[in-house]
Amino acid sequence: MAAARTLLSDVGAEGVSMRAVALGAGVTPGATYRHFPNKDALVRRVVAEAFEKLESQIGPSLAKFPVGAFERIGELGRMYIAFARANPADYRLLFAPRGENRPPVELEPGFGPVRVLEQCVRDCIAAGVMADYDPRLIALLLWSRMHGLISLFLSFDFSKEYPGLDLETGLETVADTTRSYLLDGLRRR
Amino acid sequence: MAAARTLLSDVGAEGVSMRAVALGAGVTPGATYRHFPNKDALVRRVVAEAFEKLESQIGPSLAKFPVGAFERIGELGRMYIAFARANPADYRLLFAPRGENRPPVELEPGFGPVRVLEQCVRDCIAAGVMADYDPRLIALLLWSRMHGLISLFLSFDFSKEYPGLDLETGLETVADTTRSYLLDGLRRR
DNA sequence: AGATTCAGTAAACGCCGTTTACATCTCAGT
DNA sequence: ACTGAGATGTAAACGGCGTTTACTGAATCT
Repeated sequence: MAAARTLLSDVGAEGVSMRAVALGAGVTPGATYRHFPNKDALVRRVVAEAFEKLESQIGPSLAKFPVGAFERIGELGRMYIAFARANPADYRLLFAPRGENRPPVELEPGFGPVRVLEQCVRDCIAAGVMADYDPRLIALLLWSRMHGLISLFLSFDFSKEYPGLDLETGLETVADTTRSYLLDGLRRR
Repeated sequence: MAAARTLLSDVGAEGVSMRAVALGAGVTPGATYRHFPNKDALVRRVVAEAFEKLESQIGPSLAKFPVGAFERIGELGRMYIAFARANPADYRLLFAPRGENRPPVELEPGFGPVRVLEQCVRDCIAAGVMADYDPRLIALLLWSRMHGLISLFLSFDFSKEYPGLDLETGLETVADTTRSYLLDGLRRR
């Protein structure tokens, strides 16, 4: 798993072959199959571990803001983006659609970050600062915006189309601004 | 290309191998390389053709609504979803991130549907029905929400987590409801 | 008519995920 | 202390993949 982790981080998903992993682990390819039934299982576990690390960081980071504050949602989004930026290969693999080369990881839709997001939304509604729409759908709206933005920025180069959005900070800038548009509209009035 | 189109539609991206395409075209694998420099180029062209078909349908469909009407944005979203549902393999390949097995198709971020979306947003702002935020960012916000929603629904099975959201109509339902949340918030007041 | 280009074939190369047959090495139960 | 079973490893192969190479015949151009 350490060898796979290294390969995934350093050369991306394409570089993770059972042979390369075995070589990195100082072992022949066949030996790998004593520990994982197949490549998918190995990759799933490696990716799942990375996301578990993200989940473990969410609680402490959110504690900086009071329950029911909009800032919690913003903070969650920033953490999500930072993770995707730091571990693009993991992020892509988690959301690699079913039926593709590498099927999705164990984590199901209600996985950690999203469950927390939904709770933040419920708190905001309970605190009376957010319009009381269906919190599950609000969470899905916020999640899809974040995921969509990340996915688009991982897929395309926006620097030509949107000058000023450089690759370094473009994603964060767009995410912050559009988040304020979105959350402003969801404010209770 | 016809053979590749059939394979992509019928068995998905995994089923599209140069050997299978050649077989479908009644030719040996090597012959394919007289027409396409490599597999990526072939897949790109096939996927690009599908999206060009979508683009050609947008104009007529939008003509049903007056310029500057919110309904245009909704209609655009519905067409986008319908396309993704009808051609999931194409949709996934277009947004397959750079560096993955199949790099992104020629269409760049400002590709057809998004350019139209941005124009609709400008029209809404000009008509005075939408808050006058940066239209490019509003378009990006709307696009990322649609793309994120589609991507999530292509990746995960939401029927367990969100009972009532069956696979048949769940995506459309969520898209419609969250769109009303979002556009309501963007309304000028 | 002859040269050149085009489109095709057959076979190979190196990579991949995975399986098989076989060798060890460890260690609990008698 | 011996033994046999399970865990772990190796070497080699299988079939599939994208792609390249050398060669062949037909079509086209001058």
